[in-house]
Amino acid sequence: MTTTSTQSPPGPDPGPAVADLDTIVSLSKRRGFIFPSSEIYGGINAVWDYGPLGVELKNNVKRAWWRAMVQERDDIVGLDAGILMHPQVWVTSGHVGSFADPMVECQTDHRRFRLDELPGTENLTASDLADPGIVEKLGLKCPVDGGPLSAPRRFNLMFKTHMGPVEDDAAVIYLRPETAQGSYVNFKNVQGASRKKLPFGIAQIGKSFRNEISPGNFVFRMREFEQMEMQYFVRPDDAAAQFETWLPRRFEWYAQYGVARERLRTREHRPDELAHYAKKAVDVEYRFPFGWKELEGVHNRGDFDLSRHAEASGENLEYFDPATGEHLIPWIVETAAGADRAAFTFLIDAYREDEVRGETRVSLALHPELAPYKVAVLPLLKKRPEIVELCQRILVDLKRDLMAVYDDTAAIGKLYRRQDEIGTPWCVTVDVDSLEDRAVTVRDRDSMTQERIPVEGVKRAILDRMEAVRP
RNA sequence: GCGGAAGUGGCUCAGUUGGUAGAGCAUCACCUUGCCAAGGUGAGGGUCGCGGGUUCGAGUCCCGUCUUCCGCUCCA
Repeated sequence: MTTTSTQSPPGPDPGPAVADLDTIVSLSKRRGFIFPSSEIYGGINAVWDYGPLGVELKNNVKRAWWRAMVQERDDIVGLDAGILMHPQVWVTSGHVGSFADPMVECQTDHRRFRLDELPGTENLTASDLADPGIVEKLGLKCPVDGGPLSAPRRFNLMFKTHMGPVEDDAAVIYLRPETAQGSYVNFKNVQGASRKKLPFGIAQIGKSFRNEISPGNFVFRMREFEQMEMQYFVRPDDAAAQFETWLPRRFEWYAQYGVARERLRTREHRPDELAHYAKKAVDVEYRFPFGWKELEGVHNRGDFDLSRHAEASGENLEYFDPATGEHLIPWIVETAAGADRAAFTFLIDAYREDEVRGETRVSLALHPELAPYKVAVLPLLKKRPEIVELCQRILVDLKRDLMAVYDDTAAIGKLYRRQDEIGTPWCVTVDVDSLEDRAVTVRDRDSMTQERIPVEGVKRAILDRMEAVRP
């Protein structure tokens, strides 16, 4: 998720968001999807914790992504690189440089500028730019209103820490701001070990960290977040064509898991907003309550990464193409998604409100594969011990293969509504008749239909229904 | 980082001119009911974001601070 500006272009709004942000934040906390971090100490900005249901949802999202990327393909393999890497990686990648630009702020209108972009700083050296007195020496003023400027300050978006117990400058290392670099520096290892030929990909899911200046919008922009990135290594002459296959594939992935197409779109970056590494970049965007924002980026990175790492490390990162006998630096087509943004998107897009006899019924039409619980086992009558006993037997059997839950603390109607609100696609209800005919009622959340199924066939029936809707 | 607004039980909120907190929903228990948020009784849960000040006394006035939201800025 290499985020560039995702300011939406003007134009007709194809449709409003499904729900207010507040509604989703509230539901998330009430039902245990997502909590504010460290809440009892007043909270900490831009960090959120996934509760019992949230961790299931997010794990399901990651599992679905991994299955589509790695398990179901022959040409992509997985990797789990460390969050901590050699500091030189981030110098080579450009993160240390571009993340540490000295900034000055106007004292009157509070606009901020990169020091090295102000008029009159063209010929300054790096040490000049690091001089705290540089603004006074040159008499720099705000280019907008001519107001006085603050001393330069560094805004480094990378989290720093120290390797080893002694806090020594030489031991400063960074928490990775993206997972992609782990795939680049392991290119030779992975290619050699997996014996993959071009084109092939390396997929990674993992935490990244950025000291965002303006985090917010719930889990949309966090300082600690999880990425799902895939780096596809291709022949240079194949990059453009590969790009065109990955973009629709990634768009469809969200649609297949239930996100409404009218709230999805792609948007190509203008030349002036392309990141320094990118030859082409197209975002898959979702219509969030706060506007169209990036969900995933597909980037043609050219040979930038491998060339830079080869040069800086002195390692030969060329690929030998046995078909043509060429030695070449592969180009990279990257798909960079946010696991948190994806989970958030599936959650909010599944939100439904219906009027039922004057009451508002909330339900989450989550895709069964993403739903925290696949099935709830409910007794129609908890007074009969035989019924509860049968429920427990069914539950134990279901739990061997599915996330299942039992609840008996309310009347049946309310039990159904509770499951609707957390997106459980199926409910199994055991009633008095079940004791006689050894069958139970399986209720479908979306169609609101019911079917009588023999006890011993319940798990199979649920699994079949899941298989039937599998993308 | 700047400007504005806000911060009361899990959620949504009410708290009059300052006198040591209420409601609805939710949760739990029992009774009743028994297929789509029924009813009854009862219970738990907040010291009012945090710290300090003024006052005999502050959720309610003042200062500081943290957090959130909106705008700006910033943003690989």
